[in-house]
Amino acid sequence: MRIGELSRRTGVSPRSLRYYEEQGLLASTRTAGGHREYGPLAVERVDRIQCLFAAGLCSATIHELLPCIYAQERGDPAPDLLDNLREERTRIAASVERLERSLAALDAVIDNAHPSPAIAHAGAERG
DNA sequence: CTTCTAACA
DNA sequence: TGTTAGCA
Repeated sequence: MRIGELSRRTGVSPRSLRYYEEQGLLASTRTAGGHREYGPLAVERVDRIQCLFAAGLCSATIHELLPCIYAQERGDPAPDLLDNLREERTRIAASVERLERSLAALDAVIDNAHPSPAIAHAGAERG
């Protein structure tokens, strides 16, 4: 598929997809006309990249990590990278705990709220 | 119309 | 990252 389709299927802008390639995160072949061509696996790969970016990892770390995730690209984490990943893990774990606190706060409000009109209506129709 | 590269009111 | 320019 070309960049437009990959963009639609991942929700990532073509601009960002080209940026990922520039950072060595996403590979592509070229058509005779010089347009980027991606295989079907590119979709999940981009999702993974997005996920890691969202977790706060920088492109450089992601660049080294991806080959280890997709073993086909050959790679076991270098000692240096491993230390880096442990630090990131600690940071992400702390971030998750904070998110869970927010989740709990929202759940408390949601669970105590009155039934919504839509649900009440459905209940009325049901009987 | 879509993509490409390079560069910035 | 968006966006724009000028091509292919």
